[in-house]
Amino acid sequence: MSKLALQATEELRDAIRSALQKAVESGSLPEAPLPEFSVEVPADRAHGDWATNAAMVGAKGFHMPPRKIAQIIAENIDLSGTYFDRSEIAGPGFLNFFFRPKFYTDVLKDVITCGGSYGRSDYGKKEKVMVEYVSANPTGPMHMGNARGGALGDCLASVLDAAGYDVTREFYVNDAGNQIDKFSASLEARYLQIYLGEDAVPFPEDGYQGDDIRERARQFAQINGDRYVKADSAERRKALVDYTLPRNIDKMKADLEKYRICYDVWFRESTIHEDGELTETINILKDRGMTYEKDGALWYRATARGAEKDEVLVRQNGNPTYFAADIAYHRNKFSKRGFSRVIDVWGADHHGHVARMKGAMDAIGLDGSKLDVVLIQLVRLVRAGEVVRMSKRTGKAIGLADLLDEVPVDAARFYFNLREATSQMEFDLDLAVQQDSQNPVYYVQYAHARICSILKNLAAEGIFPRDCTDEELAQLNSPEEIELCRHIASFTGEIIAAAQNYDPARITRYVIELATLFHKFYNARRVKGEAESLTAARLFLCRATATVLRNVLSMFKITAPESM
RNA sequence: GCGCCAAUAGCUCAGUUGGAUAGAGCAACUGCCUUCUAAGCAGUAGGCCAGGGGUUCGAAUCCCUUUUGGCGCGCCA
Repeated sequence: MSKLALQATEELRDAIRSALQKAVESGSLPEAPLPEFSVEVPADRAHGDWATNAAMVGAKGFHMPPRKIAQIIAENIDLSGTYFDRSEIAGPGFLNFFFRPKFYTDVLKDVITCGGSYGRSDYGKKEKVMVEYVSANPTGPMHMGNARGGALGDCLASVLDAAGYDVTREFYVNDAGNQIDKFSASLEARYLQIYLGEDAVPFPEDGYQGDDIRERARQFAQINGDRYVKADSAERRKALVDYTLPRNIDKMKADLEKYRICYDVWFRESTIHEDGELTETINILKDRGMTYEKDGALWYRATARGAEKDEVLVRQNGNPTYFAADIAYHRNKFSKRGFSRVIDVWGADHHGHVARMKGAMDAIGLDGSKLDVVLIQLVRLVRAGEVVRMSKRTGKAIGLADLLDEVPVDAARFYFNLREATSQMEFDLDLAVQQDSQNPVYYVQYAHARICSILKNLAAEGIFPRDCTDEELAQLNSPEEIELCRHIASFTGEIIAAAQNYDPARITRYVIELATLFHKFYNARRVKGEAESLTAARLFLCRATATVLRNVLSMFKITAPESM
């Protein structure tokens, strides 16, 4: 496990704090509470490796000009034993710090030692976190929103895992409630139409129109014939649903597997209904005085928690609403299964549901702030510069399965993690299948293939990777080499930041930058044909780079080809 | 009408949680392969950070307001 860069930051923070303390004690600074300062990587390389604003934020409390305070901090700071060797005062009062070369050599050795676990940390302290994503209705095929949510949710789960959380991936199967009733009514109509004719059997007004429903009814008819035409409706619908639902779920599983998404848990909504948890949950709300009856329905007092209107829990016809089941489901996640944090990935059209659900968690005595919802904005598919809405083949909206027929999984997973969830994104179908430099996933994979190629060519000459001394690694002092090392060093911190922000897109951008820095190095310096010790040192750097590339790609379940 | 999210280069987007001269990629133009993969690299050009006010040492970032887009406000899920 490597945290050298994080460790270096902490050392620096401590050193600055001690310097301030010391300056106050010695009377160089007046008696005042120590300021809350930050330590960060400056945008401009000339401003050092790390910088602090301590002097500027301290100006008010100490009643002193920032540059004067910076001067005093610089005089009092003790950098011995840290990875920094000098500081500089700059601009309005920034204090800039510079790494010792040893920092870079330690980072590279650390990467090689850790290998596949480089980047992982124990930041999350094994906290039990659930990520629930996709959770598409089993009544029909998955759409583009599911595709984006799938890639994002899955990679978010991986990021949290790498940051040291105990992660469970879950799919919530809506196999109960109203939409299943609609589903069965639609199947029933299609089935009867086969035998009685389309005109004789009206299709339910709010039924599911899709061809997949017709197809399932046809399959069912092939197996069962007209046996259910004369059966009573309830029996017929049950048989149809019992036949169709498992097949639809299997189809979703297969499509998602193709997309390299495997869940730890497929949680069925019906279990909440059957094992009494739904009733239990509603009773909790009743006991807490959060419900009332009106017009024959049971209502939840959402207004008591600041909402604009109350919500129905149990309909006039006795059926519980989706909302009621969802409260019970989330109660199950927290209370029954002990997750201390739950992340739901939803489409942005569900945003109205967020505050309601959090409020409901509070209302049943849990903590709504432990439920985080990542809202996925819409995806616009674009082909040849035009927005694409429908599939040419089916005439229906393009679904996940259609997308994967056209776009390689590597590209799809990478692409959907290029932009953060909160921004609407454009998915360029031409670009995603394009196998050249414009396609970022190829750009990254190409960097990996290049390194493999270097290793192969050197091996053909009898030169193999070996360990290097600090002196040898210290030869990696060109700007291209140092920039590459610096970026490699920041990997662990990037994963933690991505976990904190629920933003796997950060890692995608990180790895593109890593590829860029490697390509720059590759064009400016040579590995083969240098003095033996320099070749060995650069080879060491190449291996470290390849390790990080592989760690990112395998984390996102994208292939890292050895040749292209 | 009320609420949520957004607006940054011609296009697609970053901007490290308030820091130093706002950055990439694409598109345009100019260079670099007899040496490890040119699916690469170097360079030129491109900006009233939607408009206006405020907060402070300092704002693309926080607050208010206007404009423009997307979405939501069911006994649907």
